[in-house]
Amino acid sequence: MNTLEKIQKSLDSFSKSERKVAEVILASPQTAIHSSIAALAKMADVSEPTVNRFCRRLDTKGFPDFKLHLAQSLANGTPYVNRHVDEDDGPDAYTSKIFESSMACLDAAKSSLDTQTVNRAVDVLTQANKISFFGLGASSSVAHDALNKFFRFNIPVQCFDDILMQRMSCINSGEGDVIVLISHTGRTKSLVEIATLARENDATVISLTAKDSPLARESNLVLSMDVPEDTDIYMPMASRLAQLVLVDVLATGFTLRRGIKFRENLKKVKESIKDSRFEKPNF
Amino acid sequence: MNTLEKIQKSLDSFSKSERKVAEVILASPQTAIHSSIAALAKMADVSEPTVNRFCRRLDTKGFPDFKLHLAQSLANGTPYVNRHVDEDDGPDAYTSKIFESSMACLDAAKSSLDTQTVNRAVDVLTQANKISFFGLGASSSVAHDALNKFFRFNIPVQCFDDILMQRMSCINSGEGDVIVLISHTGRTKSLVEIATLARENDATVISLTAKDSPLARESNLVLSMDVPEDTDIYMPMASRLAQLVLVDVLATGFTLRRGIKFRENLKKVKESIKDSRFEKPNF
DNA sequence: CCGATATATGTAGCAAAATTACAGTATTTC
DNA sequence: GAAATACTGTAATTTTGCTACATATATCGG
Repeated sequence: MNTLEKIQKSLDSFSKSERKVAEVILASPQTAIHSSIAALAKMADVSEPTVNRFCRRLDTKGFPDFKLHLAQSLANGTPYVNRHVDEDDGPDAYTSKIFESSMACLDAAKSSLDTQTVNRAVDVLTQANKISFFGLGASSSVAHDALNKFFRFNIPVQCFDDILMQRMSCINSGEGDVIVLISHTGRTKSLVEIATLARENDATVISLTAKDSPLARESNLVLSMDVPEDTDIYMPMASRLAQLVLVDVLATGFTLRRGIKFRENLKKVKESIKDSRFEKPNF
Repeated sequence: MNTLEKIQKSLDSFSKSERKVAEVILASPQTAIHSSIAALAKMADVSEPTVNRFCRRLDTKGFPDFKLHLAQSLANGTPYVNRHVDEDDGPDAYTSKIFESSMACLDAAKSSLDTQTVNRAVDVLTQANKISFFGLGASSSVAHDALNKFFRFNIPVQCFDDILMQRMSCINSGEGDVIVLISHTGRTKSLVEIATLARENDATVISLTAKDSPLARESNLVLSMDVPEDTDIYMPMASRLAQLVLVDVLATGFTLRRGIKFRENLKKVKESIKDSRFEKPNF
């Protein structure tokens, strides 16, 4: 919790002298963080150890540590919290909230991601004969994005967002082929079936989905992320963002694994689409 | 400016030893603020005064003052700096870097976005007879995502990622129709042509693209975001993320504008796809 | 290429700040 | 009202950060 709020809240539990300290700090926190313990003690008209004890009472290691905590809580409000959009939010408010929630979600996703699995996934991908990305509904855009990224590596790669095509492609796959399934919930029936089918054909299945979901159980490798999501009214957006970043991580890992000579390829692809653009003016 | 970014930005202006300090701090700012000057000096393998000088160079009064500033910048806006992936980064390193860069970009995008224009865009969208989302290449996934979101509002909406279809659809559009064009650079020839064509047919053109680009000049409404991007080797990912969030913002604005009765619709759509999923087990 | 100047880095001693131990004072409780 | 407990302050100790100076490294003009 915010340190400043904490002080406010526990005003009652302080002793007489400690409250003096609290009041001085609350009156002017900015001054407080730029003062020494001696200066603060003088302002509150107490002794230095009292200030120190005050800090300890707030679960800090001492005065310097306390100042650090206070400084953090002074820095503009609480930043990346999952703030919900209200009925009566103006454009300014809901824009900020959505951007900030998105960032908060990415943060959560990042820390829940297992990098060991990422590494193994990259391993599998680099050794694949053919890579297929499958997604349905909202997840299909992630699959498309993945196609776009891996296409540039100049390896056989495909993407389907159609149940039938997925099924057909799956039947034709075999050992050495990697199928990447993308589903937020991991409960979309047809994708789970695809996973089973693929494994029966000895293809490797990597899924970007929820932990412990039916799809996860049918996969060889599961890349799961815990993303706080309010799916009630506003759309399941956060998980998609996280998945996109994850795809980027995989593509980056792929590039790194393949080494420098490979990066030349990317430049070539870039050059080749240059002609379809207006040249950037030289200011 | 954010202290952490400041360090990142002025990396070049530091001397050899000072850079060592900078790197140690960037690698783990949280550790840095909880260390003494001696500990930090040891970590960076430099002398204590060097650390002190480093602090002074960043316009702080000294080490404790520097820690305060750093602490604030960690709590405050962006704890995330745009860190580039290195050749020899392990899975752990590049995963963190990509996630953090993504967050930093979203933050930058957020602050460069003009909410007034957002509001007007929402206005236009709510009054549209038909909404079309066009994108090419990487941007097509954003268009698809937009389709997915706006489709649930139960209004005529379409999406094309093919030049011909875009052109054909464009010719059939007229007053009251809104065309949303998505292009990171705003220099893709065919999209610029589409914009011109659409306006000739009295359709309204909203573009999610770069400021002052050819596409921007041909549009009625421009939603531009400044996103720092290293397009050299790794893919133009950040802008897409930002665009996705922006689409989410638009969809949210749309929902809010339409009011509560409308939100019921979303729930209905959600229910209708329930059957295609495995039920979540009740733990 | 060399010496001279400027710049960068480290060492050692010093000043200050924070913490601890201890002692005195107020407060509570029986 | 006395003993116990909790609170607060003084003084000593330790830690921390800073300054002055010395050494090393780099830069530049001749």
